[in-house]
Amino acid sequence: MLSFRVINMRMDLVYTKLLEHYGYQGWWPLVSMKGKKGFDNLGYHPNDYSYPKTRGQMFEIIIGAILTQNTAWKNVEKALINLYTKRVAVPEKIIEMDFTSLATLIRSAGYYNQKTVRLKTIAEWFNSTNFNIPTLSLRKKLLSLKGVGPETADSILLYAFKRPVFVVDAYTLRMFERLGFGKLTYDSAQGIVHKSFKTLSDDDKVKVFNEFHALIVAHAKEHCKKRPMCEQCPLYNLCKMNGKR
DNA sequence: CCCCAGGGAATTC
DNA sequence: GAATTCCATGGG
Repeated sequence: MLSFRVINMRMDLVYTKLLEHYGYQGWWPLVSMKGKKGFDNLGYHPNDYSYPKTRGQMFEIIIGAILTQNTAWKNVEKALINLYTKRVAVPEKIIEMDFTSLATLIRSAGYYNQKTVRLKTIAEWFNSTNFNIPTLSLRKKLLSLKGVGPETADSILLYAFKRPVFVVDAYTLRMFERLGFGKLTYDSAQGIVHKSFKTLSDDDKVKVFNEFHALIVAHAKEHCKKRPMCEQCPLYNLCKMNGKR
């Protein structure tokens, strides 16, 4: 007998449930907005998708995306604050600064030798590229940079350039697999989400993908951890695990 | 496809 | 206080 599983997950329902439970996440947090009125002191801006507003904020998101590779955001924040304190959070300074000084400033973000190279590479790219090209072309250019893989490229596309691209990460794969999708790859997981929201306008996709990714991170930290905490899980009724294990 | 190095800091033992 | 955990990317 043929055994198969059909999953017809309402991805919009997953999104809605997460949003109801965790609320607006306010990504991408901008350290440079610290203390500005109307925002809390971490630079979050819940349910306001109008950022980045300046080229400087755009660049902050890009270097943040590099620095947060394989690293908790808290450690990245320290590195970003160091860069702002020393007034070098701009592409020109990143490019001309000597290797060791830059590496020292970003030490808290880990992998500082690799990330120093990557920051210099992307700063050069940022200052010599016309971003006004189709999303897929821009994505290819980003992926061609050494140290920029799919997650970093898509984070930059979505959060810095406001392109309608969903960001997949390890949390996304873990959560989707538990929900009942089979083994997933980066591209298959992204495809599922893109397909699920294909009727939205590009502007709405940017908002939903922004929030959805941030909500998945929140959910993976609170409930869908490596060792899952299924009690009180907002997705309990949708999930294939359904509390087991 | 798998495995490992890269690094610091939070979490858990 | 020491061991374990977290995790993107690239290269073998």
